[in-house]
Amino acid sequence: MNEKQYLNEYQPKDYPVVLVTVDTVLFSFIKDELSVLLVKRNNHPYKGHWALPGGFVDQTQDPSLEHAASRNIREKTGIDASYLEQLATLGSGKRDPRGWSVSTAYTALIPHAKCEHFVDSVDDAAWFSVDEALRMKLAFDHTAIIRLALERQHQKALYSFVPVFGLTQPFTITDLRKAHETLIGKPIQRKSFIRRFESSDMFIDTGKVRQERGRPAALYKAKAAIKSFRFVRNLDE
Amino acid sequence: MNEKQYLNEYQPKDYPVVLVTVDTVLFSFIKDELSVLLVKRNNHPYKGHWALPGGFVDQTQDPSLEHAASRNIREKTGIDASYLEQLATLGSGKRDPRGWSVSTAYTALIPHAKCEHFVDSVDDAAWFSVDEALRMKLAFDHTAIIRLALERQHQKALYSFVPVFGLTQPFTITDLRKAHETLIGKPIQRKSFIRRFESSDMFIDTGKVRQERGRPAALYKAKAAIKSFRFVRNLDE
DNA sequence: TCCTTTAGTGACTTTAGGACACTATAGTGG
DNA sequence: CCACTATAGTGTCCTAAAGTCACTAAAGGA
Repeated sequence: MNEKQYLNEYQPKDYPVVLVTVDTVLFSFIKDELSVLLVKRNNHPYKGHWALPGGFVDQTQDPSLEHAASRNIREKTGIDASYLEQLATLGSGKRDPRGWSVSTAYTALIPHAKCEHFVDSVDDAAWFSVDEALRMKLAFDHTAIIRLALERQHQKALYSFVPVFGLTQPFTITDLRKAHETLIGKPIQRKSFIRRFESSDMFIDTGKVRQERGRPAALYKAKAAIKSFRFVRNLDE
Repeated sequence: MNEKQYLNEYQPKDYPVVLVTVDTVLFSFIKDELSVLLVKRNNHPYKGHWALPGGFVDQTQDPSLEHAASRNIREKTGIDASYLEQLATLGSGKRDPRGWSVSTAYTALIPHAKCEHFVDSVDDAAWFSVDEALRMKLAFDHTAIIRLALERQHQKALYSFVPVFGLTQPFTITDLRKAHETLIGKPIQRKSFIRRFESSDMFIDTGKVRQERGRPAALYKAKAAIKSFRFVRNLDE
């Protein structure tokens, strides 16, 4: 049998089906607090429970897994996440009562201001503080997925500037430091952070300043390459 | 409709099927050279091409994705990989001519001596040097998956002792350093490496030595916790 | 005995974060 | 106008850990 014949006769439904979904852990800083976007399920299973935004891959719309993830983000927030990272894939016969299921989890950080209005208009989506979300009984294994995402974001905050994607540009060094501190869960030495900020060469001084209380702070923008920037040395934990 | 009714009437095959596979990038050090295990496909598509060991999730045998990966490793090498890490999941409508397909890639390091005989007996499996494998026209997107695995192993060699899983225990410090050097692709300062080796407290001196040419070298075993050990600072690149 | 080879150590340099006090620049209230 | 407070930003010393490289240690072989 040649390949053409094989493909013509190939019937995938001769084999047991695996359900394929994506789930996204979307973080945002709301009043210096780390928040995660959840969606209320209005279908079985776990009907009425809160869950991570996500769903089945749609072969008519999604050329790739990552597309499925960003489509889900867009549907719930109205924006495209400029930082979207694949976290892990969970697959087992037990995680979904409908059958053997595989879910690829993604995580992203988005600036709250950019999507605040849209999220308010989507009536089954809402932001929860991470502490609160972890105490809730979420659908499927979504609590474990959030923990994985937190761990990943914590690590990234120690050796990269990925947390910058949770800020609206331009931003001050303190804005960025506070974002890191929120993800790490402890304060960072200001001087150390500023040194890393400057030595990284990943930021552009806009020349403008912002002033609230006290001395005005310089406003910066991040360069595009910041997404892949890495320090060789981690901050203290 | 309640949940029970929903589940009874749920027909997954009402939706287009997604093919779910796992692929494993299995590395081993053969004469200080990094090698990767490949398997010759004897079915369409890519019949006759070399590919990564892997295949469809088998719902009758595999309780989880990771189980599917280790089962594939066991089938081709006869051993259980004590270090098996999930790499990434690739999913698109184009990577497999049979349809929309998702593959979760795993990577592992195994000691060559432990599986040499078994692999020789499996006539469609063979070790290739990484350079050679990357020059070959492999099935699906397996060349890209190997590159991902190499990148991951390279990073791990800079901040962990994961490469130890490619060695037969006990081993000398030089054995381990050479493993790291192979993954990083450049020499490491002996003194720096020894300092890290000792400060990590992840090794047990067996009291025995091994001697080839020159002064005998102390033999060590790795502690179980080594899998999750991390340095805060990377080696130079 | 000396040469070669590989293992292991000593000691100085370099890098970069930690700590913390100091100065700078804004608003505010007497 | 002058403290006082708040936040931004700097100067300086300390410390941890890697880089460098020469030295010593212990084996076999000519």
